[in-house]
Amino acid sequence: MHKYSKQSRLLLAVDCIVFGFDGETLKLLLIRRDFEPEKGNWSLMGGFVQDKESLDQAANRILKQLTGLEGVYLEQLFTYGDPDRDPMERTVSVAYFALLDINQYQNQLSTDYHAEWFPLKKTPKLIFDHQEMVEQAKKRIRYKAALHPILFELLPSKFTIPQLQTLYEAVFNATIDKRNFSRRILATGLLVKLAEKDKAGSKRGAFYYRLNRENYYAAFQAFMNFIPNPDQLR
Amino acid sequence: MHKYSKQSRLLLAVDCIVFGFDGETLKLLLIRRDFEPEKGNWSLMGGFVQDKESLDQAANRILKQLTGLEGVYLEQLFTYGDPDRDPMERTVSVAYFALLDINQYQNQLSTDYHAEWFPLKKTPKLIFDHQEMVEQAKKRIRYKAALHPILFELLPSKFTIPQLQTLYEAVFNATIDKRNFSRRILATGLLVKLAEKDKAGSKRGAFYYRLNRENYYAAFQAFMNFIPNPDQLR
DNA sequence: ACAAAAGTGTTAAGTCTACACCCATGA
DNA sequence: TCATGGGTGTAGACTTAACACTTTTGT
Repeated sequence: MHKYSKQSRLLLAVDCIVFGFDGETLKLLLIRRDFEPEKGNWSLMGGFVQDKESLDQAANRILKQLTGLEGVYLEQLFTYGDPDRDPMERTVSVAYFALLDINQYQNQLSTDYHAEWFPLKKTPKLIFDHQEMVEQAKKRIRYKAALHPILFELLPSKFTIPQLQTLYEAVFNATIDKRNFSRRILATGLLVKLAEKDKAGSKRGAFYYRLNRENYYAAFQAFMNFIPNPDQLR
Repeated sequence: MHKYSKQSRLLLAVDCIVFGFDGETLKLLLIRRDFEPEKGNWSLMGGFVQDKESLDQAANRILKQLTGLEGVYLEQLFTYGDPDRDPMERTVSVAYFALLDINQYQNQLSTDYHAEWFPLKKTPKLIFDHQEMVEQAKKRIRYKAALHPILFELLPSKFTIPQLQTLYEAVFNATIDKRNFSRRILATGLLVKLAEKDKAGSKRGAFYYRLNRENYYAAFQAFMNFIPNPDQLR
């Protein structure tokens, strides 16, 4: 089995940073760790990479095992390898982040699992270097969202422009002029207006839109420049 | 030693993708692998992560061991974990990329090591998934260079604006109008004009500039928008 | 004197920002 | 009828892109 005979082997983990949006607030999904060390403390969804699985497969499996979530947007973030990051035994961790619409997945999540959503601004203390992972994921998402339409992964398939704006404002922690926002977002050609209105947010109601999937995949690869003041992006 | 008793451990490698610029051409540093499998074939600078070193430390150590290079810009890129990527034994690899000025480091590199520079457009076939790593590194550098002044890492401490432009054109595989380029680059406030001229490139000679280090570190964190046609950046 | 690269300015088009009012509806 | 959030247009400032000629100097 060990062909590179003199090399030492180590544990490889995957940790998933799961972001969700419920139409109002950006949230982070956490679980209480169920083994030592740090048993019972708040943690990202983590687990060890198995013999014959790729990192992407491991991330998807771990997410499914711990939360029931399947088919969500998942992207590799960064690999953390400080020798002391896990005090029990050296473990290198490949971090992934996930983006999803909380409402769509609330059934999948529900009862069987003990994961909990926390508003991003009110997260508890996390184990090991998980807080650092979260910070880096936030930075990466901002970075990417400034250039790619990645934030649609956080929305339901039907959404309103005010919802979309709320999301952008939450991610960038900024306020955006709604006239400029809607003009720019419509100019991308990514949105298709539906006949139906969302009456939940206001009396008048706001038109629903859906993504134009064709334009979306093309736009995903391209750059965009959504955010007025790039300084906020780091 | 093995506290998480039931988990399997695996080999963790670091591979370094080293980019260099000689004033004219963007190049990639490669070595012939000196152990099986694929012994003798062209490879990135790779090695295994040791017991008590961080990933960054491993990347720096490996780069030094294989090329003598020290103190160069090095950044984590991505982690490759396909179970079959190394046919000998499962090995997950954390890829790093390095940027350096070829001329400055040519002594360090020179005789003792057998690394060779290849023009980026004429690289030989590489082992395993190293070609994929190179492609991803190129993409990442373009991405980052569109927003941050990262390309200065490839230049000597004194450089001319035509050299800088050649570099940007090489990285983005684009041609840029020199009047617009110099206006924009000077507008950043990152360059300090020197009295001396570089007479190598032309009879008239081009003024040398150096980086304004203070502004540089600030600008490094901020976004920029250098490249006229963002579509080329992917 | 000429070839080769450096250096420099202007204009027109396009984009961005700031800003304020009317609309539709449920209570 | 009024309070609430949804929806829309414009003008001025700024930024960008396109473009051509002069300078220097080694041969």
